[in-house]
Amino acid sequence: MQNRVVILADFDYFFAQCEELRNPILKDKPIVVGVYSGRTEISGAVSTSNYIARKYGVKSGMPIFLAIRKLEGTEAVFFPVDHEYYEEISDRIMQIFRNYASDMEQVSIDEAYLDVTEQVQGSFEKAKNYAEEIKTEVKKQVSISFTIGVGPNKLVAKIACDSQKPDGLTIITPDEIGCFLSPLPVDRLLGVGKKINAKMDSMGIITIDDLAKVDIQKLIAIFGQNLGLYFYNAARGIDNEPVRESGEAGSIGRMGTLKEDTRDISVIMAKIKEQIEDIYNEFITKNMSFRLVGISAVMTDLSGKSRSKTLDKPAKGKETIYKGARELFEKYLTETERPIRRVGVKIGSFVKEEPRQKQITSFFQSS
DNA sequence: GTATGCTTTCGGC
DNA sequence: TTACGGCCGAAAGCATAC
Repeated sequence: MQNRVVILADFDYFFAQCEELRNPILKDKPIVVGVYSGRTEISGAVSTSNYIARKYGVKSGMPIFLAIRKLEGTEAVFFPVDHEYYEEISDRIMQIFRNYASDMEQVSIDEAYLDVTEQVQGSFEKAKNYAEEIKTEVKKQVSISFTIGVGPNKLVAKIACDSQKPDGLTIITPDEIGCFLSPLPVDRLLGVGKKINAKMDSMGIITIDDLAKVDIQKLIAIFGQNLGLYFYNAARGIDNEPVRESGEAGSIGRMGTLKEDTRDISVIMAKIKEQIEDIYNEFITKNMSFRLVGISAVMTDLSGKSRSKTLDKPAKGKETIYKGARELFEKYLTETERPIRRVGVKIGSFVKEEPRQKQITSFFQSS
């Protein structure tokens, strides 16, 4: 079997690049795109910024007031996120990608895997030109730049992509995997979070090379069959996950900031009700049922909590969401005395089956 | 013990 | 002087099943 050739394309500073596209005259100024909560004129957080703004220390997730402070004295421009517009641009690019790949897997609004094995006949030499061709075509049609990582699988393509941004193109051939991965810290691997990183650290495993030196039996003994085997392979750049269009989202949720901090259940539920309307409108198009209702709350000090419950049987009604959310909030309020700043609600664990009409008992009765 | 499912938290974008 | 989003899936922590 020949090599696979997998591309990961990641759009550069996407939201801010979209704003540049809409308003090219701003291209040489710092641009910040943020989510405004509506509490005060400038209350909110930075979603992303262009590289000029980043030079001044602006980072994703930082409070907007801090970004303003860092950009004082510049001609910085601030925008609220316009998700609809970014999605429209993203969709156009994704459509182009589909023409260039046998299989395409959209990971997020600004990221996609492409399996181009057939198109380049398994050749990484050809993949370089091919990747450049895709970049050129997207630039021509949509005027958006992005970074590409190429590897024999998704795992390697992803890490390759991360290694050089923006407008980068990094190709890792099967021969190069060892040298490429060896010196990198283990937490660059999907599946190595803070806890597992700490555990590995205590075992003297710092780099991917360190991980590759641990024998498979030991990995399985420590991390279990699944995870142990996964780490054994990942450290060697082995990953057989196919590139495939991922299905529908696993959950639908909405979150929002309250006008003022509160512990008043009726104020909270008023907000939740609006969010449920929104969730429900999206959910209704799926013709599915949900088995999970969840809430989340962010306290005055910005610490977050969430609660959820799995329903006895799948449901599809708005009322079920409302009742479930109310129950969870009432219970939650008895567990904390702090005021709440933001609230959210979500549904998930979607199932295709209709909610069952018959009880088990009636099945027995009828037979 | 390991696998699995449910729940909460984490973290990337 | 103050001022901090909203999504999602992955990771992690349990409880229970096997």
